Amino acid sequence: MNLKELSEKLGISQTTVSRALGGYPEVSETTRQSIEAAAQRYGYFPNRRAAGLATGRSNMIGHILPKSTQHEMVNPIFGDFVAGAVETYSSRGFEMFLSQVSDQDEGATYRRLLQTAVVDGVIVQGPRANDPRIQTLTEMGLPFAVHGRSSGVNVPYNWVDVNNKSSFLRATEFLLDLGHRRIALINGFEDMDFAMRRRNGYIAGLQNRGIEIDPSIMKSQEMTEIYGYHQTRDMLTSDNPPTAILVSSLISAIGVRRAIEEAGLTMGKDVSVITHDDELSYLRNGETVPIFTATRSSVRDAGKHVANILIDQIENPNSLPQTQLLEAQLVVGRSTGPAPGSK
Amino acid sequence: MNLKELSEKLGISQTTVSRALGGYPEVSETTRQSIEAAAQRYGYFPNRRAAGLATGRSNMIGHILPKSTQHEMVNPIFGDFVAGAVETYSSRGFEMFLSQVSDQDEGATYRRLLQTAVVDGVIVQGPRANDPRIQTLTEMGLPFAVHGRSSGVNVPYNWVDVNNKSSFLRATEFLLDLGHRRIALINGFEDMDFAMRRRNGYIAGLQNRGIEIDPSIMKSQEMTEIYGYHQTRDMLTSDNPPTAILVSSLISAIGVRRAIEEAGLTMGKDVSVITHDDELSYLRNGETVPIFTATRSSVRDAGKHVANILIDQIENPNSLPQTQLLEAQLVVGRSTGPAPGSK
DNA sequence: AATGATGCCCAAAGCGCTTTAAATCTTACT
DNA sequence: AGTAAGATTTAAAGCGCTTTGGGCATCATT
Repeated sequence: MNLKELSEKLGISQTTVSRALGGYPEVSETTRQSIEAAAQRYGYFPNRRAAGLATGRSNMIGHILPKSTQHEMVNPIFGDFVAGAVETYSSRGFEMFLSQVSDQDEGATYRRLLQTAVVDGVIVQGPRANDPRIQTLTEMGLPFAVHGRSSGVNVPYNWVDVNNKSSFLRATEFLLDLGHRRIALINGFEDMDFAMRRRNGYIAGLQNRGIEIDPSIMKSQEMTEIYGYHQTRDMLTSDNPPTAILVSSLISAIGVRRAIEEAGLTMGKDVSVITHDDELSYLRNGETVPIFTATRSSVRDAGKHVANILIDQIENPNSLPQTQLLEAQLVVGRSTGPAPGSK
Repeated sequence: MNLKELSEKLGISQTTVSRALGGYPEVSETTRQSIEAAAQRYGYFPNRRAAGLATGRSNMIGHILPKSTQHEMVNPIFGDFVAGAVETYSSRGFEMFLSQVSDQDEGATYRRLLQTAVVDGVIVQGPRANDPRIQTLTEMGLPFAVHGRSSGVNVPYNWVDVNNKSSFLRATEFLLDLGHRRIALINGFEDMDFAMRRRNGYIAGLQNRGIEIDPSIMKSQEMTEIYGYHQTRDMLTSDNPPTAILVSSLISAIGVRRAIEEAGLTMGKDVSVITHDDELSYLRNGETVPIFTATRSSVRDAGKHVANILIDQIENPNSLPQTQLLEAQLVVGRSTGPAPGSK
């Protein structure tokens, strides 16, 4: 059933049927009702491709999955972030488009997405410092919003980010206050902007108290469970093991705990751990009392916010870019305690 | 730049340009080359909406995210499954469409997707026994492929599934051979087809050896870490604790391990554990030697296969449904050992 | 009674592409 | 030279929708 057939069946012009269904005012209430009833009865919905062709809008938001071997974007937070974004999309009449692309072609892909008119805007994930995508997209005029920020980019753009620096600064101070002096950092890849900021927070925390930075206990890699395990095991068997560890991801923190327990030590007593907690739906950090003391910020909420900001931009193309800095909570769990040997 | 402009610039008809770019044979090699060069130079790509309108194809595959409170489809395997599917899509010229929908509207959504001509086919995830979606989609004539199967449905349809029953049968037998007689099952929701099959495998394994089934050590719920932890903790403190546990998900197995260690016991010695391992990219089950003995089958590969089967169906609408039963490996790790007290 | 508003409705153009049917140009063969 | 067959190319018709620019009643205003 298409518009033409429906309008013939009703003996009403396509124009009027289209308007009635589109909610436009220049249709009398009686005809509108009969049209809506008929549409309902025949299960009619406008063909989105045709509508898009006519209006120039697709009501789709693109997400690009870089297909690189190095950084695995299909990480645990991907699912929750997408779930948040999709929730917003569906409530605002949009849908999500996902495409995979080799790393170096990302610019070309955006250009193609714009040229082929398949999305109204895109979400940029995993920004690095001076991320070239922001420049490219700005020049192209394809609406976009970034999950995270990109240090060094000074054109205005839409973004939503957690205050990574202040989170890790506070976490570091919390450990210092507990008497810890040797604090390790198990971070993500430091060309990722969020990881850089976390490191900066950590360093600032130590320096404020005049503690020397030791690169040998600052790790940086993709945040898997195994990675957390390895780094912790290695550090715990070194000459000068840390008494506390700051971890960038709950997944890695699980590996950290495994290494601590395997070494016959107790987390929260012999070694304190603070992790960043994205509040993943299937991997909660404990219940009422968190397993890990954590800097907590829901990645799902971030997804909702980014999506909203992008849709605002699409619906109102001349509006100024919006930004949103989410403050993480520092929640205390059972993985932290006074430094061993401190009075 | 659109087709009209490009063809005017070249002084060649739109027809020929379209054919040259589409790779049709009735274009001379010389004109084809000049057309391709020009398209390249101007960054021309055909507008997909317009092309879709003309051909009736969208080259998009739909995934539906049910938005229910009970079952969380954005589970850890979602990301990897999607990554696998998207890999196939991108190699075969398709893209992914994701939409969220409240549980009860799923039928209506499929109908809408078909009517609005937005996808060429859909992937069905998380099938239950007698899943009504299969019937609906078959009747509608919207191509689809299922990740998993649906017991009780006897129309033919496209599916890819792991042999859940035989995996859990083998795992059970493996534990029995090690002398375990009290084996618990921590399963997913048993209205999910895969969970039902796993339970059947487990039960068959026990019954083959004449061991009585004890419902009090057969658990069924959403497979989170916390769930694995709770169930294990409760069972270990009961009168008649199990000496071995079969777990349906690595995430829950992590919780199982936590409970075992918290009880002061050793996994692989006091309590044996076998988990199903979906080979999640960010949550590997150890390295050369697995942490957990596991029934292993890559969910990412499953995503690739399902996508391929669906695209085959779309490109060849009259072909018969394809099915694929993947056999899981039983890989031995450090979480299993002889039953305590067995000679 | 003539005029201007207002409310409803419609015909037709146009979005950018693919593809059918037909035209033109070559080449091959009598 | 004349013609059929084959190779290229083109004009034009859709695909199904939205939206512009009128048109025709109806109603209130001078």
